[in-house]
Amino acid sequence: MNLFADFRDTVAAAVAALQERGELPPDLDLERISVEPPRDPAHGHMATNAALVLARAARRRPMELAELLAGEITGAEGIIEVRVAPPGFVNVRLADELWRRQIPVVLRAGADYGRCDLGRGRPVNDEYCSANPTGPLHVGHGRGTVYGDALANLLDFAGYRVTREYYINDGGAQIEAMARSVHHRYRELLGDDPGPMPEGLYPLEELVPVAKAIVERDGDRWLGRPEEEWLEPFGRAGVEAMMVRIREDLAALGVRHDVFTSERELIAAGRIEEAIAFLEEKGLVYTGTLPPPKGRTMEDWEPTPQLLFRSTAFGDDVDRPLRRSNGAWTYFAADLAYHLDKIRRGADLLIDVWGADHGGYVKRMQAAVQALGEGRAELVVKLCQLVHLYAGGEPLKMSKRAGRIVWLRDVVEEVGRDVFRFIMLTRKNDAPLEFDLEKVVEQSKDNPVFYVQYAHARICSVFRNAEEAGCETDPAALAEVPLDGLRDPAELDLLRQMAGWPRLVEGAARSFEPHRIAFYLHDLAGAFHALWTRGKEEPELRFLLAGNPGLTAARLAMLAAVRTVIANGLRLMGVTPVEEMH
RNA sequence: GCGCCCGUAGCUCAGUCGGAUAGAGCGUCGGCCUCCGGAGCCGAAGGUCAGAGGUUCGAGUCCUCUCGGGCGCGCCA
Repeated sequence: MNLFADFRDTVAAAVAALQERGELPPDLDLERISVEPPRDPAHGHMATNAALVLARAARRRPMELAELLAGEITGAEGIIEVRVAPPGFVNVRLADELWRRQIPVVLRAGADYGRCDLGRGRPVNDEYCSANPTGPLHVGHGRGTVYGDALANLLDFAGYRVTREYYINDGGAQIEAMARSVHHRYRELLGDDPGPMPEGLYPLEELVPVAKAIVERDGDRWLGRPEEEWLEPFGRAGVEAMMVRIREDLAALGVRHDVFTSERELIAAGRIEEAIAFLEEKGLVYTGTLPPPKGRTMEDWEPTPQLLFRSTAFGDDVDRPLRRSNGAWTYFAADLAYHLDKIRRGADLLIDVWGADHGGYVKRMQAAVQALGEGRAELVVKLCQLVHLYAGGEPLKMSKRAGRIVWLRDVVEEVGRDVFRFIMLTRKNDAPLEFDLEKVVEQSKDNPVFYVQYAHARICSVFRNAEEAGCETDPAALAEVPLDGLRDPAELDLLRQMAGWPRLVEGAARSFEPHRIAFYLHDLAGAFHALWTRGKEEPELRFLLAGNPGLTAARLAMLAAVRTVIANGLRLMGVTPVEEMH
């Protein structure tokens, strides 16, 4: 199924054979053996460092060992040349036939080509987006959302059991601020002039309809009433309305979470007390006084005894407060309950996708998961760096205070879901990303998504023509077609790139880096475009050859396979493999 | 002051659990449309991989330090 995995098996078999003959000691660590395509094609199709890695343990010179391995590998099926290169690489050239044979493999697997069992069904909880329900998603939220969603697709494809999760932060002070903001709007609507929106509240227009709905339902009964009466219902109305809006924003991006967990409900169900009791039993909770924060002058600093979690026992810098001085639980305390909840629901790999500004929170949360999961659960935090917005090359500063917020949905509607998602995945998550609204709207060739989609559309176009010419176009039938005619270097290069897809999936999943798909597809599309253009200069390289139905069928099989891989990659990214460009 | 992230071509960035002569797009310069879709292709120029040590057969990749940039640093989330 996977040529790279096959070659790894060949190497492993060679090592085993040498062990059998006493040329190599038993009990070798084979982990570090890698199998990869060499950067320089002159070195062949596959290379292994096995001799270099094993030399020390085997107490032999790498080149000598490489020769031995080469001897074992020589003659293995499909390998037409084995060479040893200093300082001890074994390079291998594969028969063209082996690459061609990937075509029916792809065609039979179809949408499953590249699927693997890296995850072995391991349950993973992927939490992403989780924006505060105090307003719609803005464009900055889009990055982590797309990243988390594509990662979920990728991990699912790699054999994990993925739960896509959204944590609703509906329990804290920011909800009270929103409640007051809604009440402010409520007073405005009823003509009870409250003046300008006070500092610290949310001047969002999106809260006006929330207030309006309350007026329609309850009239003026909350007017002049004390805050403790309306604070909760107003906050709840705000959260509900904003979550409706956020779900719309997510839908516009093509994102669907499996589980929405409410912080408020966790608190109401006493889950914080449960989590803390759990930690208390392990002696990880105590009352103490923290030292003042360093490097920042705090005028109102007073040493206060607080309930603390002993996160330093797990590598954190200081222990972390669980209760505020007013007795309320901290956000961290709720997060303990939440992560314990995720663990109890069965996940042993937790992924949190956060903005880069939460970097300071990573250590304590990992400490918490270690403690709560008793070492069985692992937390991976992926921080997404900022999106730098530009408009025609000019930096665009978002400012909540000035109301200059670029809403995610507006951008998605303007540039399209596909463009937005693809661009968000053209950087690794921990590097900042530049996003130019105008360039992206221009849909110019600066936009790699079109390059890839164009390749897919071109293949579809060939198939439309083939259909008209009466050629066989059914993938199942094309999987049976003789492929010997595919022998041009450009064709074989395309097939080699295509055959790298399963390996790419594994690597991307292993490192939680869906952006690798974007770069892979760009390269694959490039190999295809190059071949296409060759056909313009050399008519015998065209895909549809009126006088040669056999070769035409072989080429259609190749194209169908490439199309399948492009479509599979785009699907993981959540981008549509379009059949036509407009 | 401390912690985390980043520093690769003029610009924006890739670089496979360390692998051989470091790649792509954009920009610049020069070519390719009677013909399956030119939103494409081919070529050229462009690099002390921030700097210095270290580990290794081998370092852009791992470790230490320095410099530069970003984010964060009780009772906000």
